Amino acid sequence: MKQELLNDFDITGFQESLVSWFLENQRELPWRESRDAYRVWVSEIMLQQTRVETVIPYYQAFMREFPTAEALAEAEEERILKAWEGLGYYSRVRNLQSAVREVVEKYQGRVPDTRKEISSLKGVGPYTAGAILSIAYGKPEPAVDGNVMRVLSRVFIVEEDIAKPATRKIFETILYDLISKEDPSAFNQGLMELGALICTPTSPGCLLCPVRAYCRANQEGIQSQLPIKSKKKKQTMKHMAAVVVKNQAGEILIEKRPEKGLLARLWQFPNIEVTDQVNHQIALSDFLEKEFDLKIEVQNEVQKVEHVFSHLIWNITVYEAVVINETKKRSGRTFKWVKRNEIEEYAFPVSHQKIIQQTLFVN
DNA sequence: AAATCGGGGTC
DNA sequence: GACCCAGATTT
Repeated sequence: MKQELLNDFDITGFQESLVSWFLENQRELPWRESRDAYRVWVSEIMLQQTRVETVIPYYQAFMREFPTAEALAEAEEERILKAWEGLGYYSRVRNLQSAVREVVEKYQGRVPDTRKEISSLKGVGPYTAGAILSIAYGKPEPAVDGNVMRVLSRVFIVEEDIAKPATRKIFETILYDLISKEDPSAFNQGLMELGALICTPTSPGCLLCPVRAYCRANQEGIQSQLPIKSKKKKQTMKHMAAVVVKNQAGEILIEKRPEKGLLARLWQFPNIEVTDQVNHQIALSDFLEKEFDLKIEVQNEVQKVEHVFSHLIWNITVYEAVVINETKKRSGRTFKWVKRNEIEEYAFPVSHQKIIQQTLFVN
């Protein structure tokens, strides 16, 4: 059944204009040097909600360290988290390794080439499945990301809210008819490249657009009013107190974050949530004694860190402390004493990298 | 369907 | 500030 929005639409003309524009104008990017499915896969995971310019150095370093699916499958978790440090959405790399291990074991290292199989892999959703299938295997499968929704909402004047999950399916339905069957890879990448370079969120460059003649929003002069996207609610503030504890040997106490949730399994300095009422030094001292069996003397505040996440804001007050007495009881927490020059071996969230910089490497 | 999950660039 | 980014998973 043909999508109604495609009535009276020159599908072939659109395909040819878009594909030829892409082949002529595409950027040179490291993941475009090969169609190896593993390399395409890694790039697509890194590019989720992350800008091309940000990804490039991470991608190059990642491929040097983990050049094959087998290499990534055998890597230690500490190493993959360190390779991802600063990129954000850290479950991406843990899911990627888990999925790569499944590919090595179940598919003999060969990334599957059907939507059903590839979609069953951890971290591979509708977009990434379509991207790998089209780019690595040349299959005519839609790959709908933010760029594609913006471009197609303008070309076809789709006024559904692109913030709603259901809206993505509208574009997938269009694309099964619209996608080039001759070069699905160039077509999908062309849509995204167009969104990145020409059909930008604000002030799209319609005068330079290869598919301007096919764009209904441009014909109506309403391209800047599309797409429709509802606003997300703003972040909630969370006040924290963190402490950099040193022992007599000058080593520093770091703690591994929980297995699940925010910044899972990354390292951090011990910290607690605080309210305006509590004395930070006393609260930290009590916390270290209760959770780490450590008597400490908390000294003066040394730093304030404000860190903005998608859905919350951390306002961290940082203190220094020295160990008074270390007992030998067991603790429920995973922690470690590290030397100053060993700290770079561990993956920290950016919020705590700020603490490392300010507190440990000033002077 | 809404919330969670990072971080940085842009206007 | 608010928005956006080659989104997926959990609730």
